[in-house]
Amino acid sequence: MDLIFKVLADKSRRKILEVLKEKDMTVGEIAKHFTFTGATLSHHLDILKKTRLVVSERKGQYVKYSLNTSVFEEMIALFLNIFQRKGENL
Amino acid sequence: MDLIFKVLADKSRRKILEVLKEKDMTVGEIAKHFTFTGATLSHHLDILKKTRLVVSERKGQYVKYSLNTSVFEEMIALFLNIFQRKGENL
DNA sequence: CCCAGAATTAGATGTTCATCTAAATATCTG
DNA sequence: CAGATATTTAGATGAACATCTAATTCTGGG
Repeated sequence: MDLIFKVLADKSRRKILEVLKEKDMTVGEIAKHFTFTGATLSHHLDILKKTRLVVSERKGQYVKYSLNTSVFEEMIALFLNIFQRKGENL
Repeated sequence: MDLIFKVLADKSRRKILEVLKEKDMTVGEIAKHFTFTGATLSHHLDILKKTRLVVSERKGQYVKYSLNTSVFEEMIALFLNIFQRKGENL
C-alpha cells in the first residue's frame, strides 16, 4: 500500500503505465518514449514489477512488458477507499 | 498533478488526511495522532496546503485545519483517468 | 505589557531515490 | 562458437526530502 503510492510518485513510472495502456511492449519499445538510459528504465520496470502493476515475459531476445489489470483494479479500489469521506457516496 | 502524487507518497500526510476526514482539527489535535515533532507536522501541513488538499483558518490562538472537499474530488477524477484502460468503462 | 501556549520558520542532518556509466547476462544469427 | 543486440545488475553520484532542534511569530489572559 505504502509502496503503491511511492511507485506512483514518480512521473516516469506513471508514464510507463500510460504507455503500456496502449499495448504490451518490449523494453526497447518502451524506451523510445523516454530520454533516460536503458538502465534507468530497467530500474523503473523492476519497481513496477515488485508492486505487480506490470508483468514481464521473455520472448526470445526481447522481454515483453504488460499491465496487470487485476492489480490496477485493486488499486482503484484502494484509492477510492482512502479518499472517500465518511458517509459520502461517490 | 505531479505534485499531488508526491504529496500522497508520504504515509504521514496520507494519515493526516485520514484524520481530517473525521473532523476539522487544530494543529495540536492533529499532533496527538503522531509521534514526530510539531515542526515536522507544520511542514507536512504546509505541503498539503500548497496542493489545496487542506485549508487552514486561524481561530484565535489556534489554527484549524480542514479538508478541501472539492480538491479531493478533482483528485479522485484524476486517478480514475490515469488508471482507466482504453475502451474500458468502470 | 509580559508571560504562556500554539504554530511556523530557519537551518542542519541523514536517508531515500532517480539517474548515470560500466560491466554482466541472455539470446539470436551467421 | 563469435559477434551483435537486448536487457539487467552493480556501484557511484547528486538531488530531493523527512525529520530534528532552536529560534521566531502570533494571540489571549492576567
